[in-house]
Amino acid sequence: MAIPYNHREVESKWQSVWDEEKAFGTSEDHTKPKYYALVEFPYPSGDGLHVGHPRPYTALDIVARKRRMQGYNVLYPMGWDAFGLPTENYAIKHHIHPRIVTKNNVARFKSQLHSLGYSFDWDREVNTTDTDYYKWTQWIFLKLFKAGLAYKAEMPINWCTSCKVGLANEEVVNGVCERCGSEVIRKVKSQWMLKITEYADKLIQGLDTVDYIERVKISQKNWIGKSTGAEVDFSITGKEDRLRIYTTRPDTLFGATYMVVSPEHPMIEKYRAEIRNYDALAAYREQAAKKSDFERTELAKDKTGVQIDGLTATNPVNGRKIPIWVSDYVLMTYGTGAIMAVPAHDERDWEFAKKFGLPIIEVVAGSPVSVQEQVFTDVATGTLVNSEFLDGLSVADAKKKIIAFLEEKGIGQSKTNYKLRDWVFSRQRYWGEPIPIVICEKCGFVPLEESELPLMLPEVESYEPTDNGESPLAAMEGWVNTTCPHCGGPAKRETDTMPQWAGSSWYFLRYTDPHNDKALASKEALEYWMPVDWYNGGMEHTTLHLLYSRFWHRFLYDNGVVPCPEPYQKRTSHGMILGLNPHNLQNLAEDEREELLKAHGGEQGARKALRDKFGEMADHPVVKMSKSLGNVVNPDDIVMEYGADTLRTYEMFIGAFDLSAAWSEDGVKGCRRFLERVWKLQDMLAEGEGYSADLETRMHQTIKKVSNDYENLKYNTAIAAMMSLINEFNKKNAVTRGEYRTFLTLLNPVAPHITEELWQAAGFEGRLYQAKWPDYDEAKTVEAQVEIGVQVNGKLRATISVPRDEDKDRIIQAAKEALGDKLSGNVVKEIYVPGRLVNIVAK
RNA sequence: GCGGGUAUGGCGGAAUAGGCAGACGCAAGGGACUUAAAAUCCCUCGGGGGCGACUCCGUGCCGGUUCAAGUCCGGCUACCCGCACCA
Repeated sequence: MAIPYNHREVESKWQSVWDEEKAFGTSEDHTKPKYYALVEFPYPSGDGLHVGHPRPYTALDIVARKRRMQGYNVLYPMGWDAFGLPTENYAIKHHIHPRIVTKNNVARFKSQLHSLGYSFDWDREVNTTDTDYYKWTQWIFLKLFKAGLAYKAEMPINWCTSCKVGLANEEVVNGVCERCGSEVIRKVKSQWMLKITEYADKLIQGLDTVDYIERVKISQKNWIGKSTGAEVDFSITGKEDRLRIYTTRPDTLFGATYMVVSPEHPMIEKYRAEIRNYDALAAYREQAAKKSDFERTELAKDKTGVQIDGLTATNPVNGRKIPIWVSDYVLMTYGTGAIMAVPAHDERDWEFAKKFGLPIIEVVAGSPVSVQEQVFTDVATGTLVNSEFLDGLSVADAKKKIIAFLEEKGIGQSKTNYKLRDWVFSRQRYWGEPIPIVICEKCGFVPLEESELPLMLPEVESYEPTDNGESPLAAMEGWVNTTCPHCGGPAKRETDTMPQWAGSSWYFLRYTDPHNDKALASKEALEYWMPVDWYNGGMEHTTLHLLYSRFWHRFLYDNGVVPCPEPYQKRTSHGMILGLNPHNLQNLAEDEREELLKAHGGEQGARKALRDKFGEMADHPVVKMSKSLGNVVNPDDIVMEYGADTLRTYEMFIGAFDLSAAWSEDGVKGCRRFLERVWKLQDMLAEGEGYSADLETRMHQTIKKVSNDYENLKYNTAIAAMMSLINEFNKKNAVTRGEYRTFLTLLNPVAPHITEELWQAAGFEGRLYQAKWPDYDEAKTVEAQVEIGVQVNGKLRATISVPRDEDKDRIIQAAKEALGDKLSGNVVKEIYVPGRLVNIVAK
């Protein structure tokens, strides 16, 4: 009898061996086929690893380990996205330098990851806060600046009142700060911006060349929000000036019955003298400005507005005079900040027109109901009417014709717009990459020389953000005051720092050549390793990190720095790991639940009581893990009690990889039991390097299934197949050495420690991590004898066992015999699906 | 409102390309072993009816296509995630 399975001994033993043997480094032999597997590097927070982290890390560790065994030169790296607010806030609170905080957190994360047995190549570890690293982040910024893609602009930004920092649009969630949940207000500040909008089209087109899961592509496209239409100039009655609008429906131009400009539109100030109700407009504008973005959209249902008294516009195609209104449903930040309103064919315009009694003119016929009753927006079926030379045309044709007309007359042209905004790139914070720009009174913004990089973060007394919105760096006079690299005169340094997204926008490039001090990575390394073959990460990064990094990468490609236009060949996303909600009725302790049920007269009352106490969230049996709910599971505890192999197996077995799944400790136990059964296989080991006759088909099937499932995110069914196989061994109480060898190899990527130990104990040659991945023979995956179902009129009535390649007639004959007197009436049709079933249709 | 996703036993979830629904695991019940418990092993485990071989019903709801539908088509409902007045 073998000794009992002691996971602690086994796991620490093999982790040391792998370290000593440098088991998972990459080969310098660049003639070997490469495979670059990547997971998002974590932010090393003070809380340590969460059970959510191992899900993606294990998934790609499986792929990396399998690919190595298949002979690929695999790069599977890990690093730290270590700049960021929480570290800075922790530093402020505890008066510890953020560098020290980072160092401690990284050490903790690293030991946790190590204890999980990941095959990361630690020689390639990167850290965004290292000067050798952020030197190149700054270098890329300078390139962007020199290309005119980085600029400073006075603009209203999203300002987090608690973090005291400007946020990108992507970082504002439901009107509050994504990170701290505090209120976000608009504040006008001078900010560094990156012109991601210039890359909008390339970012959309690039999606056609890569293998991303569909919902990621769709989210990115929606976020970029490309729309094509036209800009049209309306004249302002009695003025030389034109009012330019943007529309996606130029075909409805004849149906414009009024115009709307945004409350911030400059024409209001420009024509202040002529406007008779300026005070009312100013009051409206003030009211609109006070609304946060959140309120503005919350109140979307109820349209408000004020007509400009004293100005009218003229429709350029029919000369009709129409009123101009001001309303906050028109945004200054999109299009031209002004629209033509066609209430008959636009939902918002229709609502507004109904509320303020404005005329509604139908110009696209085809609605079953009058446009006075209901808006008609269908572009596929309508036909133009009341539109002079457009009458009778389809919407698509009318668009073409009117745009040609506008362009010919010089009153408009086709135009593409995007929802995507430029990226707010500065943060008024200490713990980030300094922006390598000097502000000279004479020369303006001057980039540092490349040789000056890295521009290091200075040591400061206090990291506190300031209420006036300046970075803590601004108080460091000795650092701020410098000379202009261009004219040598007195100048000041930029004191804002870069956002956390900067370092993570190119880290995958650094992994290919992490110690290079001449370039961000050598051409040779980039040529060999890029693009990343498979990148897995959270859905929440789809419109942030993923888009930003594609933008940087594409820019670097356009500038000859990297060899491929897209950084990631394949992108997948994992689901979250959720915890039980302690405030949900079904999760209460039994006595507590009984009591509540009694007190509130049954289930409905009890649920309502919980909802009143804890809010709507009480309705959900499973929720995100959070410290405040006390439902967080620490992976260290699981590793300690059950082992890393069990944790890895469980997280892969928990359910479909891309869906969220609820943590269950009972499920963990089930996986532990599975590994215990694996451990016991060594007691039933039988001679024979091949497969036993009765299991040969099964072995080939399992190799095929596991190999495919590992590559297709179907880890749960791969593990199920191995569980089934072990049940077969148990039934016979025997496993040949050949079967054992294959089994251990298949399981190794999921549970690397236990399998390595058993491999050694069985006396197989070398190390399992270096073994060859087993092959299967397609011909041997099909069974010679198959069970097929026999149906009568589609209902199962019997099963028969037949040789797989038996001919149809004989099978049908056998089926009929098996049915006996269950078959009555006239046989109308006989259907045979090879290897599956026979269906006899009888009347 | 728009976009995307999901819905299968007590639970997590399986089910190539329309072909035997419920693999695998958990929980539960029964049994073996044990002085006992834990662990382990064996059996049962969607629902109804029948002593029984069997039989009827069953994949969120309503309809359809088909010899055959969890899977395809049309129409809904509920929940989850994004976006949200983008003209």
